[in-house]
Amino acid sequence: MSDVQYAYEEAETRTLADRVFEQIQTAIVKGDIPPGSKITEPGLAKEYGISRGPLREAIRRLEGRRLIKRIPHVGARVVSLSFEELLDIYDVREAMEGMACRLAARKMTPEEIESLRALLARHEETSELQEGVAYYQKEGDLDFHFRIVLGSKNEKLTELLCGELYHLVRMYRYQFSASSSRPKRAFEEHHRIVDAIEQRDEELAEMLMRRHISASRKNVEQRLRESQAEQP
Amino acid sequence: MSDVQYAYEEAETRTLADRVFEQIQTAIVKGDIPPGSKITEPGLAKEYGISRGPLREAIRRLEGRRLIKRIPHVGARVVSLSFEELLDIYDVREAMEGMACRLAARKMTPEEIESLRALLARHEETSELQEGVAYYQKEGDLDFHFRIVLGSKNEKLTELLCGELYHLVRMYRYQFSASSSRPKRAFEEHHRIVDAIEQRDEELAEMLMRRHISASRKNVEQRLRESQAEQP
DNA sequence: CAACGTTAAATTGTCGACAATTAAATTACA
DNA sequence: TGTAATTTAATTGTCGACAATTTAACGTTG
Repeated sequence: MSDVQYAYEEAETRTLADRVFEQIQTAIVKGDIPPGSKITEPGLAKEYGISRGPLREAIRRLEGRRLIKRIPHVGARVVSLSFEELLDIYDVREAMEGMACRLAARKMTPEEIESLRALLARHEETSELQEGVAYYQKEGDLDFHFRIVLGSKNEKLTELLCGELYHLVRMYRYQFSASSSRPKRAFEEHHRIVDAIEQRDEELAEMLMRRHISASRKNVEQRLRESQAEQP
Repeated sequence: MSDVQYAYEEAETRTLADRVFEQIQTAIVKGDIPPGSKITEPGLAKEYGISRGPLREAIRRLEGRRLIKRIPHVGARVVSLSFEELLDIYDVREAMEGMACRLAARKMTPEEIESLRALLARHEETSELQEGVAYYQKEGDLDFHFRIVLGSKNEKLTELLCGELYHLVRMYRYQFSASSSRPKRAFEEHHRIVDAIEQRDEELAEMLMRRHISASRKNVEQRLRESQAEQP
């Protein structure tokens, strides 16, 4: 039996609850189920063509991941981040990704670093072709951060960032399509970060990443304050 | 109706799944259900006197919190951290608690700082009375860290640390009762951290906390290597 | 006696039904 | 006409039963 078939079977063997878990998670992240909206069990069960049993298990798993908040006997809602919570996430990211970058400078292989460089080059290309729009940034920027986190070779760090925080980040990027609005500077910062990693300068790598995220935080803070001033 | 009654009713209104979720979580943290052990649904359902439905929901929630790992059609097991993963957690803590301490220096109220001082004083007392044993340290040390995290006033940071990482830390402290083995120095470090917070010196506060956790990491790393050398 | 294949038992996954609670709608009343 | 109370409907919580899969126990065979 080939690996392909085995992979296929493994995919088919997954539980209904597991599949629905991912489907709902994706729907939440993409905004198909917007923040704050109610999760009605009969509705979703019908939509996904399953019974309420597995659906409830999926919901409980999402609750554990903090993508959903549940009130007993009332129901579940998709989390809706406040202004402050959104900014809070940036402080957490600054801390964790700073550490990730430090560890990446220590542990990334030359091949991984090279591949990271290639990623930046591709982004630059795309940006020159369709400047301004910067759809790539939505996922592209996260791709960059994603790889550095993986480069840290720290499983817990990866779990928390990729399996929990990034979902929230992506969710709110989709929602009010907040591309960073400072693409050129962000690019330069990305390059300098890779430089530091390549030189194995842990101290500098962490510091640059922290600055990068801190600047990004200031950026969204300002934009949020503006949009809040418009309609209070 | 009094507040008390309302609180009581609210407690009673909680779902079976919610209560069992907490019970199992506590059992795991305290080591009653040791790491790596299997979670058998019929067994636990009988033990807690409920049916498999709510139990499965509790398990899925624990899975979301990463306290349990599940394999489809095979079953669930309590997570068992490897040597590396245990050390990984310290790097994550260094990053996040460092940030928490920085924020605490910015946001803690004078009353909270005073209360933190009082906590340290109580610990010192207890330590003088029954030195060496240091049971207090298990929870006492975490109490200290706990309060600083809360003092950061950052909800996400608090969720991740208190709702996810600390469970794992406590779990493994219980398991091989790893009291820090450097109680005196740890105390001094705690005091200096509070000093920095009181002086609103964010920079210093973060740095001291990072050093404190980094030293603690080195400590357990050494102890782990020793115990690993004994029985390989 | 060890290794393999087959059968039996136990465990997990899924469903539908019923009870309990909350939200909505209708009616009664000021 | 607007508000309060009661009834109705809808949703959530819980259970037991059955199907699917895995684990074990058993006997067979080289």
